[in-house]
Parts: sequence; C-alpha cells; structure tokens
Amino acid sequence: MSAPVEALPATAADLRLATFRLARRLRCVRVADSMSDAQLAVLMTLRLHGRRTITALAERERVTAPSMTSLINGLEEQGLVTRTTDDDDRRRVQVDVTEAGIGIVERTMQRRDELLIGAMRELELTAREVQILREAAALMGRLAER
Amino acid sequence: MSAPVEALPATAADLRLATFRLARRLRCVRVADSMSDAQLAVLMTLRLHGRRTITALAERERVTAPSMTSLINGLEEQGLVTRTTDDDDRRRVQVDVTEAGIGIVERTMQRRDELLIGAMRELELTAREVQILREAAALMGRLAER
DNA sequence: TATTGTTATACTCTATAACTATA
DNA sequence: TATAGTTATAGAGTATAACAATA
Repeated sequence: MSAPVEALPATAADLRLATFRLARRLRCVRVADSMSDAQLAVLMTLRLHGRRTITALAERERVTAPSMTSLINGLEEQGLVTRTTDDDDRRRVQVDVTEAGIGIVERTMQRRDELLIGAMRELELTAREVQILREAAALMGRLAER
Repeated sequence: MSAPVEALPATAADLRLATFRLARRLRCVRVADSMSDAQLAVLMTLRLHGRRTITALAERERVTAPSMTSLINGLEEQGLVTRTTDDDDRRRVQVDVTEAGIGIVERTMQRRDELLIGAMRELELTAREVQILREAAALMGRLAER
C-alpha cells in the first residue's frame, strides 16, 4: 500500500520547514560560544568513528584539505584533538579527539536532548505523539541517505 | 494520556540526530553555489513577510546590524533585494526582495522538496508512513518554539 | 608520479567599536 | 539624547593555487 501521490508535495514542504526550524533551534544550544558548528561536527565524527586522517575528515565533512587543516589547528590549540604522524605512512597525520573534546561533544548532545525533552514535557505530548516522533526520526534518517 | 517518561530521552536523541542529518542533506541543495545559507534565509524572510528594515532583519536572523548591512550589500549587488529610504523616518532603510530574489527562493525550495519527494518515492513509503512524517513535522514545529 | 598535508591568499559571515544622519 | 544604519577592523571558515614531504 503505497502513499497517494498527492500527499507527497505537502508532506515534503511541511517536513522541510520543520526540519530547518528545529535544526536551527537545536544548533543554538552550545556548551561554549567559541565552538563553531564545523568544529563540533569534527569532534562528533572523531568521537563516533575514532582516529582519522586530515583527508578522511575533509571528505567526510565535505570541505577541502586546507579547510580541514585550519579547523584542526583551532581544535588542537584548544586541546580538543591531537595530531600524530602515522608511522606506516609518514605523509599522514592521524587526528584523535581528547578527553576534553569528548566532554564537549557529550555535554552539547546532553543539553540539546534536554531542550527536546523539556519541550516534549511542556507540550504534554501523548504516548502516541512521542511514538510518531520516534518513527519519523527513523524515516528522516532514511530520507537523508538519498 | 501523557507519554511514559522513559521514552523521552531515546526519542530526543533519535530526533536530534535525524533532524541534523536531514537538515544537512537539504542544505546541500542550492540553486547557485554562491548563495549562502545566511543570504537565502534573508530572502526567505522577505518573501514571506514583505519589506523589512535592516534592524528588523538583524533581530529576526539573530545577527548584529553591521552583519545585516553586509549581507544586504551582497544581495543588493546581485540584484536580489533593493534598498529604499523610508520617507516617514529617513534614518530607516526598507529592504525589498526583487523578482529575481523570489525566483531564487522558490527554485531552492522546489529543488529541496523534489529531493524529499524523490526519496519518499524511492523508499516506497506507505500512506501511514507519509502521514507519520506529516504529523511529526507539525510536532517538530511546536518543539522548535520552546 | 601520485598522494598527504601545509602555506599563501582571498572572499564571506560574523562580531565590536566608532561614526553619521535623523528623530 | 536616542535610534538606524554604515564604516573600520578583526577573527573564523571557506575556497583555490602552489608548495614540501613522502610513497
């Protein structure tokens, strides 16, 4: 039982608007004002996937290698990542997230989740509405992969 | 019938991740590479709400007045907005979006919606799943207001 | 030669401070 | 005096081009 074609455009428009609004609201929530989105994204990637080279990080974040060098410089100065020359291939630089870096990521995610949980409580969402959000999140993840 | 407390944290985490992923995917879709997110947001606001002063735009986009002046300079050079001195209060500058500016906004939204519609079709979402996204969008909009 | 990363340079977006014009 | 907007200046993030070190 596929969806009726006429429902798709309206759903797309609603979902586009809501996604940007909520992302914007969540992005405001930071641990430190000095942490940019770009820096936070790198820390999150390193925390999730472990050490990565500059080139690998640049490809994942879809920026150029010089841009990633600059980003890593800033994070390194703040003690949030470390650089290590790869012994097997001395052209390569392995980047690791430090404990401090992991702390930033985890506190940021925690605060953002607290905002969402607080909002869900204030709106007194029903069990069904929470379930809708849960299922929608899974669907949105699949949509984003296309 | 309020939601069980234990479902909220997991839902918050899923929704946070999915929202950022989908927003990021959609943000990639632009009409012109030269259009930044900041410029597009201003054009969208003007298209939706009509003429606005520099100060009003700065407050809405949560940037400083000098930043908005700079943004408007760039948009004006591209012929996407016009400046008009307010006759009632000659300190004020009214900014209007041009037809070209409206075209950029509409083509961008159209392309982003096409991406979502295409993805929903490829995934062969059921009528129920489309309905879930529709309802979730409304809920996300309310969450973002908190 | 090809790859990895950095440096040099430039443009945009952001900010704060200081300024001009107007109310 | 207060407000609206601009200019001056600086810092971060982005890019391309050119370079050094290594494979």
